[in-house]
Amino acid sequence: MREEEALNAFAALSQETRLRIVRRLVAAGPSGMAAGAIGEAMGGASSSRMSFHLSHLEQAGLVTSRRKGRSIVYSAALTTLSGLVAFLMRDCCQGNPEVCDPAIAALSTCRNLTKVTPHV
Amino acid sequence: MREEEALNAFAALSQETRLRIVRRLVAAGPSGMAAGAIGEAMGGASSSRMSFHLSHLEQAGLVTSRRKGRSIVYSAALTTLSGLVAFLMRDCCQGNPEVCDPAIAALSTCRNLTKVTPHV
DNA sequence: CTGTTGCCTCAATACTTCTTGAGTTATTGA
DNA sequence: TCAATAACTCAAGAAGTATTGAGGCAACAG
Repeated sequence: MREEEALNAFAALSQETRLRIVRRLVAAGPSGMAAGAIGEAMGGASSSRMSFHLSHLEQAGLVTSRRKGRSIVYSAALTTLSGLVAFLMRDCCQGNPEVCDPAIAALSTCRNLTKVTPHV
Repeated sequence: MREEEALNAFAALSQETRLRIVRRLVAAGPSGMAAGAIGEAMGGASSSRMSFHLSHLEQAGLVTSRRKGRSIVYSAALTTLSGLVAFLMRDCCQGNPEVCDPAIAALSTCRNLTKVTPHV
């Protein structure tokens, strides 16, 4: 990932509505959500406002879109999110491997959750 | 981590100079760098500009500062960075554990690097 | 105590970004 | 084909953010 891409991604995530959209889509998983459904989940935001933020997120590579009938369905781009993490953390272990551990632990909880309760 | 903290952190990282400062400090490790040295590393930014960005980063919890003689030394706050990652990725494994793997892999390379070449 | 170095603070200006509302395009069902 | 639904586009005003330059406070050496 280049610096410019990272800047766009962080700028996209620095806005309340957009951060909520991304987290909602991360939770929604690969099947994604239609623009209108996202707008409702954001407390009934206007369609132009949604379009503004969703296209901002798409340009930043944080979400992808596909048309499905009259709706346009958005999904989170996990690859970009992990690329962002890698971009930030690169070179963090120079001589001090243990400083990365909190970050690794943070992400691991995500996997452990499903490992601990796999059959719910 | 609360939403508001995450927003501040992302806003802080969405500015070119600040993103570079954080990455530079991540690479510098726990010993950190003096404000003046960071300014030079940024291509000779003015002191007021540095202060503006550094205090912005400190308020966002992304860096910490301590005085050392005449200088003020800044270090990256790895805990906040990893908290940010966790905040974004929380709930990403709902029924699809494999979607988190790219993110985990990204961070792991950081550790593997030192594992592969531990005695350099 | 005086001068110098290192950094922070403040005010003004220029710049960017968000929201709103009206209008447009695409898809579907009758 | 006509009407309805879903979402995008555009322009204007409001709000927030960055840079510059002048000035101030703290630490140290002489």
